[in-house]
Amino acid sequence: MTSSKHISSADSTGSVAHQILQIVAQVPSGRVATYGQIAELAGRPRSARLVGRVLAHAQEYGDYPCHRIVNHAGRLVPGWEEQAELLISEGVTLTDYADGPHVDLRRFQWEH
DNA sequence: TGGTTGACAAACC
DNA sequence: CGGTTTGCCAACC
Repeated sequence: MTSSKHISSADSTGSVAHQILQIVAQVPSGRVATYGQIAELAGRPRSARLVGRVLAHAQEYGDYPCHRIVNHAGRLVPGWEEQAELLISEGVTLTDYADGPHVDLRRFQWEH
């Protein structure tokens, strides 16, 4: 044990990514979470940007509900229109703004 | 080895 | 109330 830190699955860049994705996978349908929230639950409250990086490549790690992640303002991922449809199909209500659709975090933010 | 970049966030003005 | 600046941390060039 002094060095039981085997390489196994905690060596490559997937280490942090996998940890973050494990949290993402816990977000229930019909709810959304923010990047900062995921980062905090992953034990990295200051790594909100890393969550975004990981999610951008999430499909390379596996199948995760990355569409349930929005920013602190409830805005969806820029350039990903399908995300809105995915959320709506889960029962999440979106509000249209000039910048794009927003999620009402007061109602739909996931509470762990 | 060092500087730039990003699916962010909080502080600031 | 809204645009701008600073901080963060790992990946990328």
